[in-house]
Amino acid sequence: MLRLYNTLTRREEPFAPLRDNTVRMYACGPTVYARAHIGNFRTFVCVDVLRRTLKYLCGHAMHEAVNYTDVEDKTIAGALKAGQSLREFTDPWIAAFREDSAQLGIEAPEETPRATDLDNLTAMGELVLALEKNGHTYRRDGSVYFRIASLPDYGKLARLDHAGMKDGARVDVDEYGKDDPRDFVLWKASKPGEPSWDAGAGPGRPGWHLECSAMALRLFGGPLDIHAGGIDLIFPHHENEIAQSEGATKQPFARVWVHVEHLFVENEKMSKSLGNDFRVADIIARGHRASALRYLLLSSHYRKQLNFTWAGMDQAEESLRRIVDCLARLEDVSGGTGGRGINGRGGGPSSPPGPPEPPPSGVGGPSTARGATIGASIDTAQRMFREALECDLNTAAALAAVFDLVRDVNAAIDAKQIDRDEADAVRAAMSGFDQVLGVVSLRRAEDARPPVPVDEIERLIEERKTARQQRDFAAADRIRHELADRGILLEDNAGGTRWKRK
RNA sequence: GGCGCCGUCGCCAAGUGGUAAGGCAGAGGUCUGCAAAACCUCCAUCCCCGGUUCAAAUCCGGGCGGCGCCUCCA
Repeated sequence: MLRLYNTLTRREEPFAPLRDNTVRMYACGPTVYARAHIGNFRTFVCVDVLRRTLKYLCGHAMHEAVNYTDVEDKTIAGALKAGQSLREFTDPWIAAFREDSAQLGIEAPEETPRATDLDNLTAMGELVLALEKNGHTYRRDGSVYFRIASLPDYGKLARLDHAGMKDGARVDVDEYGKDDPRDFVLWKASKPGEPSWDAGAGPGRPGWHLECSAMALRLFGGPLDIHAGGIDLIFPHHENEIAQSEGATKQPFARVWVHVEHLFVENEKMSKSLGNDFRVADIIARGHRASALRYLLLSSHYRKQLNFTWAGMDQAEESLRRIVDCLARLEDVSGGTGGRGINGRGGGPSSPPGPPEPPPSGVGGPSTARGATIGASIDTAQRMFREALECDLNTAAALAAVFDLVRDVNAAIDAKQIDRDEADAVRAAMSGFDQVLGVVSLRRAEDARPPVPVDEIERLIEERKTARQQRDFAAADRIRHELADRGILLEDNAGGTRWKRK
């Protein structure tokens, strides 16, 4: 059973959805005023792994929402500056986010609500009115505020001791004035030139916590199973979401809170002023692949700070290559794709969605070089893989299980101690692993678009084959070097020559 | 000032009481037209000091070092 660390209780807890095997999960999405950076994507990749674990490893149905925050100070300022409407300004950033998400192999959530959608604004208005009715609000100069003192539970997520706050730790003093500095605005009176809606609470616009509560409650109704986001959102964003939601509905908002630690870049916090707030496009421009970035993001635990470095990208690239190369060797054993590209056809996930099936029984067969059978190696790897992920998504340990299998399989292939059925069984297991990790399939999608057309690669391989048969090694090497310069590597094996992207 | 986290091989990174996973890099060997890929072998006693225990990287205390939140931020 999956165990997740719950920020609310500060403990690891067994997880099961509350109702009908469907996980209701909400993750705070991007504010769409600029292109999301790799730190943002660390969170979204980790949330994606959580989603895939719940779906493929645990066999739950998913109902997940990741929102787009398209109305708050930065989007409004950006739109004003660009002389565009809010929608005109935010549309391209949403498109960019979707593009980068796809590049990183993030599965599309079932719901991607947008704060300014009419349904959502309506829900926000209703939420404010409900809070008003329950005595949690007060109005001042056209704005509606949440009164923290009205909710004894306030602060249970962040556990901040306000009595001991440092003088220097500023408490926001809003220009409208509040009864308590910690009170926050629910519905903000718009200034001239700012977008304004009247959703029931008077003309204005939502405060920056309201949307998430409103959208989550609208989409999921009752208590969410999981609410996720970056660690910086614990306070005040998530704390205030709880206040709004529970103040209005008088029932628990979310059962489990999952927070992803921050990404650092070369030992420094990311910031625009340092110029280290890299985007996915920057990684690609440096000659790296999105699949390697995803791998890097999975190589450490989501609750630990991860230090992004270019050396780390290189290492991730090589590590991932080891897995992919092993799969290519297996395809040779399986037959049908031998001599083709590593990205060959015929790969495809062979496990159906749902919890991975137990390893094929009776796959016993001959021993590997290490004395274990392939069937036993698969069995062990699947067990270790599952145990690792069930332990609060220990992706680093899960990867180790994959590499253990890779080593056993490579040894068996060298010793010619693996038959077609066993190779197929390994490939099925690997494809089950990748349903959760999502990194091999991503690499293959990249390889399907090599820098040199596949037809040309295959023609050159044929040419080189002829040259080699005539022992014209100079010509053969020339072809390989030329392809290498264009980003394609050739490898000669017993079964022929195969190519892969650099 | 309050709350909290972290310090494991050159690099990345698991392991939270039972005697140090995995990856990258490196050294030697096998295979090989070459080049790769692959395999085999080698490569750490866990920041320091004290304590608890039959047993500690893992628990407790004290240092040293790094970081986060308390303010917009994934």
